[in-house]
Amino acid sequence: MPNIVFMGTPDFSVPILKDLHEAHGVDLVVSQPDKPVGRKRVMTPPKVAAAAEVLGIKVFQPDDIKEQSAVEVLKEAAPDIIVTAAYGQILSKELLELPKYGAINVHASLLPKFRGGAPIHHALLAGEKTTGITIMYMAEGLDSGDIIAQSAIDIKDEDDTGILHDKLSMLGSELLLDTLPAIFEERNNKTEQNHAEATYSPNISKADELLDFNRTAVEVFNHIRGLSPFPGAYTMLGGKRFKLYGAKLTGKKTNRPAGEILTNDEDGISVATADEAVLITEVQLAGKKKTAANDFGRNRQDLTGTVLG
RNA sequence: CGCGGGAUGGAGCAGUUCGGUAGCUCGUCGGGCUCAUAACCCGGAGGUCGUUGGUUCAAAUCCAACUCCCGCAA
Repeated sequence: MPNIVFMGTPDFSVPILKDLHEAHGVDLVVSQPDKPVGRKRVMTPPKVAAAAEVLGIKVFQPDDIKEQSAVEVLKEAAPDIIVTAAYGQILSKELLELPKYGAINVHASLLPKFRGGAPIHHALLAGEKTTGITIMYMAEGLDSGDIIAQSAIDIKDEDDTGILHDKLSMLGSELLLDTLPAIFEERNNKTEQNHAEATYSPNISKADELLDFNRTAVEVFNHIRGLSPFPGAYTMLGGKRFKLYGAKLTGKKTNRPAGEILTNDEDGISVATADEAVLITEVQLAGKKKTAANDFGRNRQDLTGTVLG
């Protein structure tokens, strides 16, 4: 039984940890330190650390994995392989070379596209039709190591980041379990990435969340679903932040000013973009709960004609 | 003590300034109209107004404390 160290932090990594532990047994979980969460700033462990507790696996949460004291802990654990999935820290070369089977990573895109921290969001924002999972060796560059295996998945119109996240998490878990035996027998593939085709997907910033209705309907649609359910694309309504969490394409041409609310009925709220109307289906006004757009519009008949932004 | 919004039938809201029979839209149930309908008309059920205490003849409304939800910030 190889000695396995797993490194991960958010939701995405949890199913992978669980399946890996069930199949091969995980000896040590490394996760980010606890962080204060929400208005009350309650110190909360990352999802992976919490899951590891439940599974009865030892958890290590160093502030900086590159520090000598942290490296010593990893050496002590003497892993035969390090498996990471959305861990959130860069491993030093010393760590990468520590396990005899190497250090591998489960990444939520088809590398070399969408290297970096937010591959799922960016695949949707870019209007991609397919994405997938890559299992690769970790190298010193960001998500630049040799590819061991890939599995693709179609992006459907009804997918948003939340749905795609869950699908990719499961797909990543499957692909990892399918690939590990070959790695342990040292007969796995190892293909260098085409670095010239690399694109990057940095974490979403505040500026990325602001909607621009002057773009096309498809772009607005991708923007909304690419940031749903987190962190949410927003515009302004009556001086308040107005988040849009769900949208559909209508295919209806419009020449009204971008951002104008065209209809407000049982189907939702439709808004003009540069070319076509987009139907908004789920919204949240600052200070209110997330609600279906038709409920939100029910007592606001004056919404029609209002311009968002 | 980081800033701010909110809690009222099943859903979404008004009413709170200035205390005096709890209201609107939707849904739901029953009836009517109709070839028919998510349309239209008539009627009904459904609410400890977040909790506790205070002021008052009288509190959704004023005062105090608390609980929960949410946006921002971190």
